[in-house]
Amino acid sequence: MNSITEPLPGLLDDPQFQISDLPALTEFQIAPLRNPAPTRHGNVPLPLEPGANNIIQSSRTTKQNTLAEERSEKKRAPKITPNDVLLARESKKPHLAISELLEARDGQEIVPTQLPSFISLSVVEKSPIQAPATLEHPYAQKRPRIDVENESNSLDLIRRLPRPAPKDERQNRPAPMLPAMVTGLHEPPPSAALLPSIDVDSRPGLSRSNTTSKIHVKDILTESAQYTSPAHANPSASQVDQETPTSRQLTGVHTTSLQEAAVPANPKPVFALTASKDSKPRRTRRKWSENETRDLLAGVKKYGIGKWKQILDDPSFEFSDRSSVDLKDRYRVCANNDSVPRTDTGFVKTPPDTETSAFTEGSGAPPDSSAPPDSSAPPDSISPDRGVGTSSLRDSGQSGKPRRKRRAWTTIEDRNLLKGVGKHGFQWTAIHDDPELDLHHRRATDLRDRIRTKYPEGYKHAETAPLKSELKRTDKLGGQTTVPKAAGTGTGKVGIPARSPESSSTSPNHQASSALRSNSNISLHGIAISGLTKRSTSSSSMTMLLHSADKEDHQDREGAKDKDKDYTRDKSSEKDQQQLLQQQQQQQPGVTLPSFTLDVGDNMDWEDNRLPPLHEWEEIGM
DNA sequence: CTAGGGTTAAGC
DNA sequence: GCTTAACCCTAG
Repeated sequence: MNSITEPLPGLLDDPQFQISDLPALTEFQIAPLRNPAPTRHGNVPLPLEPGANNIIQSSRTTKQNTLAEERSEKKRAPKITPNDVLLARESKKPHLAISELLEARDGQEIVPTQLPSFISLSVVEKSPIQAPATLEHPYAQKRPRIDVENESNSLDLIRRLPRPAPKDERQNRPAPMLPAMVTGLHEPPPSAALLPSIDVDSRPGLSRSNTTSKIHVKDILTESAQYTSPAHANPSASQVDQETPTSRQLTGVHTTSLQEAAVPANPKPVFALTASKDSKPRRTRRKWSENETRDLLAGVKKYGIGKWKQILDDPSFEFSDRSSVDLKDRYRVCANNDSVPRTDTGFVKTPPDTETSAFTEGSGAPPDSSAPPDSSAPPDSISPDRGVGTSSLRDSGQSGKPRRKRRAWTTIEDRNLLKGVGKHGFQWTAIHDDPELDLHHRRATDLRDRIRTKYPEGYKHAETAPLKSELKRTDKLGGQTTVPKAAGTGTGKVGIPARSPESSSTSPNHQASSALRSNSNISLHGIAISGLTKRSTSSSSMTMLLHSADKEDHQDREGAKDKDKDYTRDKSSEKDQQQLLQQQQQQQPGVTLPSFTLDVGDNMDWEDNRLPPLHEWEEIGM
């Protein structure tokens, strides 16, 4: 090593020591990254590297060197003799630095002297990797001191490429935030040790818990619960797997799991897990009990067809370790057995808020009621053997859905409905969903029908909203209004009042308030209707509706009791009204319409409170 | 999670 | 052997 340690200034500058036949740079082989890159032959620092000059100077010479010597040393390697160069030339291993060749020859560790030019010093200096202590060589101390105490480290940082962290360190560090192509493909992924073993029979504790449910179930069954992988990224899956098989095993419940559908890869009950590995054994057939079927039907009634999971999870129903698929299949059998409404493509969807199941004869409760199913009125005679009790299933009779029970509209409902119209316009769903209005028990179409029934004029005009230009025009024609005839209170007379000027406002609420202010003596069930044109605005219709609502409130204060007498069963009478109105509108298009009277019987039978079919409305031109 | 088609064991 | 309920599988 003496020959190496002895500097020979200017030696490499001599042309006789230049290696002329080294391969071109294109054939240059990059040394393995785990080892320091070879030093460049020229040892020329990067011109843009700040301080590179100083490094070169300080790293190769002693303090006794003169300035001239320093100038001549700038391009020299200080520790390589001509013999070394020749030896390197003969070795024809251009990817190795001369010092490395020497090391290979002598079997001694060499001291790297300089970084290759493609290494950025700034990068190296920032690297936290510590160089080994072997770099604390007296010849490597020339760099200006950065940190006195950590001088060796400072020097080391310059001379070493960042190395991959030690193996232990790699295992402990968190998973990289960047993909492998960014963090470095030369390294195995930090979680490589956690990857499941190829050998399925090997100890499963090292496999990822959430790799597949199948493996994981096996893992759970064979591994103690103390294994907690940091890669437990799927708590739900692990929870399912940990809870269902083991707990059932402990309790001895022979079951198909409730999460069977969620873990379809291993839906077997515990007893089946240890069965043959090739073909999964089928679960033992267990007939549906009568209670189970009853609960299923009740669940369908409560939640609707297709809500198998909800039915299954409902604590008020008891199923003997059935899965949601089982429920579905059972219901399919029931439906096939009988007259559960079907379409050509399958079952009719009966959402819980719309329709009840066909084969659960009504208990009187509204189908969309949140009350628990009426278990006191289960479908009778459900046979656990040959399917369900077909009689109950046939109770629905026709293929259609059973009609809902008629329920009369109350004053509060009407008021809330009108309030909803004023708030949301004719957005029946919005009104229906408005919690303040408390109309959930009605369907959106019910709301529409109610308005259409009680306020046919307002509804009609609402359905035919005019153009804005038309509204402007009618506003300009403004004065032609007539005061509605006073109609008898409580007799269902409908007045067609003058169109209120406020109806051109864009705010329904504002219109409502204005209308409420301006007209106070309209009959109870009268409808303030814009009569300038047949086509009116929705907002004006809302004004009418709200107007009448205000009147109803007034009536309520006066103690009027019958609020639902405005409905007429007499379709012919109603038709006459509509025809009369239509004639009036046709006779006086664009002008105020006279009021008309709608006879409403007080002895309304709500049990026959059927709306007129839509075609009847169409017949009268609405 | 569900729908829908397929499969199979049980009952006749 | 046929029918069918219960179960399985898979696409969406």
